[in-house]
Amino acid sequence: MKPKIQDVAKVAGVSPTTVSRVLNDRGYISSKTKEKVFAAMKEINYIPNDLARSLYNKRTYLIGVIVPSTNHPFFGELVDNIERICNDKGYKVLLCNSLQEAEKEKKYWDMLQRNQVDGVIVVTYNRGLVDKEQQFPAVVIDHYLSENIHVVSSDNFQGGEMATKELIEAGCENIIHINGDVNLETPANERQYAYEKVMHDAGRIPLTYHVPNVAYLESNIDIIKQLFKENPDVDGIFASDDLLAIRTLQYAESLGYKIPEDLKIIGYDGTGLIRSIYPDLSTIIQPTYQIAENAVETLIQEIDGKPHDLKEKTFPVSLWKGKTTGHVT
Amino acid sequence: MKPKIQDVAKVAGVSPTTVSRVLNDRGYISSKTKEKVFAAMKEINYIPNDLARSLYNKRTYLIGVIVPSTNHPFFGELVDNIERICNDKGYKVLLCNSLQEAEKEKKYWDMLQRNQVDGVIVVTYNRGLVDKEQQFPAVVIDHYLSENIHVVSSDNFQGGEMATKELIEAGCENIIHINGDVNLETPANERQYAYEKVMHDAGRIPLTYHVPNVAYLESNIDIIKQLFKENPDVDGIFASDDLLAIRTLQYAESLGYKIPEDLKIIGYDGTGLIRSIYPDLSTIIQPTYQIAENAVETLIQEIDGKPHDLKEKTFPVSLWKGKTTGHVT
DNA sequence: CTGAAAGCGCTTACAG
DNA sequence: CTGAAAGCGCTTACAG
Repeated sequence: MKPKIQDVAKVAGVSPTTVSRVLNDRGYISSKTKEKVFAAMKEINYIPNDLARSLYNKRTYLIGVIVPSTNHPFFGELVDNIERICNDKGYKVLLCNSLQEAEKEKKYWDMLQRNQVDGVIVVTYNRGLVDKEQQFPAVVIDHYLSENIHVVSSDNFQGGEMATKELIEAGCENIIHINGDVNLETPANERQYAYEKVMHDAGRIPLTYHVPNVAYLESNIDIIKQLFKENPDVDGIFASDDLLAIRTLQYAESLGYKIPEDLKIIGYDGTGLIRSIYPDLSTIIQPTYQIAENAVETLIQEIDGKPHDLKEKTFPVSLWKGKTTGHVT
Repeated sequence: MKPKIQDVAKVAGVSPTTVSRVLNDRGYISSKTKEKVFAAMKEINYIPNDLARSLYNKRTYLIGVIVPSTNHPFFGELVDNIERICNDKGYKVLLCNSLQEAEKEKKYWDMLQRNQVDGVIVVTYNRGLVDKEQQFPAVVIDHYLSENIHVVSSDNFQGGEMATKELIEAGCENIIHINGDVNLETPANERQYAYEKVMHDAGRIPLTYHVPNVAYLESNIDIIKQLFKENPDVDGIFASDDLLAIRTLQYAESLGYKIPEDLKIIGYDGTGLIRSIYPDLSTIIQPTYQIAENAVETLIQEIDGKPHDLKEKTFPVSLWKGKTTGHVT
């Protein structure tokens, strides 16, 4: 059996109350007693049971993180940052890969409630997850979920503008946008609106192709093929995800397009991973660290019952100028 | 206040015991009672507290996963698989990104113990993590930790052999190996041994360069530069990580080497992500799904106290033939 | 088929 | 400065 606080008490010759006090550094305890208790804990190799603590304190220091998948550069980087920041602040992360499936998300949500997590960070684009009565502190990244929930994101409209302008300035005449599933309320929709606005302002006609699932590249290749078939004269593409941009670039090259001479391409996300292995790809960089930091900090404030004025926080994005839009690196 | 089992009992007009029985589907209960209880649970929106349950049952269905970082294609893919498989089997994942720091790993290990996780899956290359007396079920991926701990990995020796032979068969004369930190006991060491054996068998002299940290590309560029400076006639490189391979390839190209004409390169890991955005890169594919599956299943067997004969499980790797070793795709 | 009681391991008023 | 008692929310023998 694992030793418990009673065992420590017995060995140290004090009461469980005292051991608990030493453990929590609470109230006045003579230094001799403290030493005795510490010695006893060491002797029998005592490890506190956080389950019992949490049950009493109604506080688990557990944060649920729901993301589509860690196996994607953007979410991988985001989760990495979230976990690191949580850990620094004494919180633990319960990881939930929802695969973008609404049903799975609901199951995870229930599970997190049963496990008494202190709060949840959600990165998902399905509707109707958080409309339940029984609620707890939650923060959402990149997506408006419900009135009472703080949402943090980077400036997707600004990103869409930047990307489109970058292509225009690079001299592109026929700029096409590739976006994800139009039915999901992803932040990429904002990027599309920005693209359309910039195009209109420049007196051009916007054209967007939608791929079924940004994350699963294989299912997208058909749309990419269709795009080139229907628009052989395309000379600028703004893809709302770096992986999609890379896939498009490769297909274009296989058709004989020279990048950036015949066709310029810009992606989105600009994770450290992609920038380091694909430095040539122009892209819009999302500040994942800042997003993660704000999400965690706001959530903790909410957990602590501290008021945080902001219901929404948006961070600026930045442009990574690569060869694929004609820059020399 | 959140409703508890007592509240349900009151509303349903039964005892807490009965509610608990209904909840756990245990013992005989009349169907009318069941219905009353379910109705009451729904009415007051009851959600069971798994903390209390776990405290009593001494079983949390929580699995700790310690990895260097989710922000790396190989670990990202691995964690993704582990989480998915755990979830399918009713387990939850407590994520720990250790950043390869021994001290952080120890802290995480303690935290996991305090949180009463049922078991741990460790992917780390530091020594001396699990020598503590107070132990619980654990499985290690890719690294021998201690006598009693099951280790699952893919065949790193086979991978090293395959990679080296691939370069030899492609006609390379001067084959150099790039590996990670020689002080960490990573599985990559096996790959190096295999490389050395194949080289010796072919009557050649092996030469290995070590980069400080495979995961952080920036810190590696100096070593790569040195390699090319000291061996301008290199015509084959086996890098023990795809990111490293890609970085090396890019640097070589910047020096004017044509790939694969002047220089052939093969990487390692072969994650779905890298294969889809860098299909040209020859690499050794590790079966991350199988590794994850075996790790989770073995761990659960251990948790359940079922005997599992194997102390070690090794899965075969496979070769991805890309343009960087001269294949036409 | 159902309930009262004790206990999982910890903590915190309340006394002293 | 220290201890006995009650309670966090649940479950399981033990009776009936």
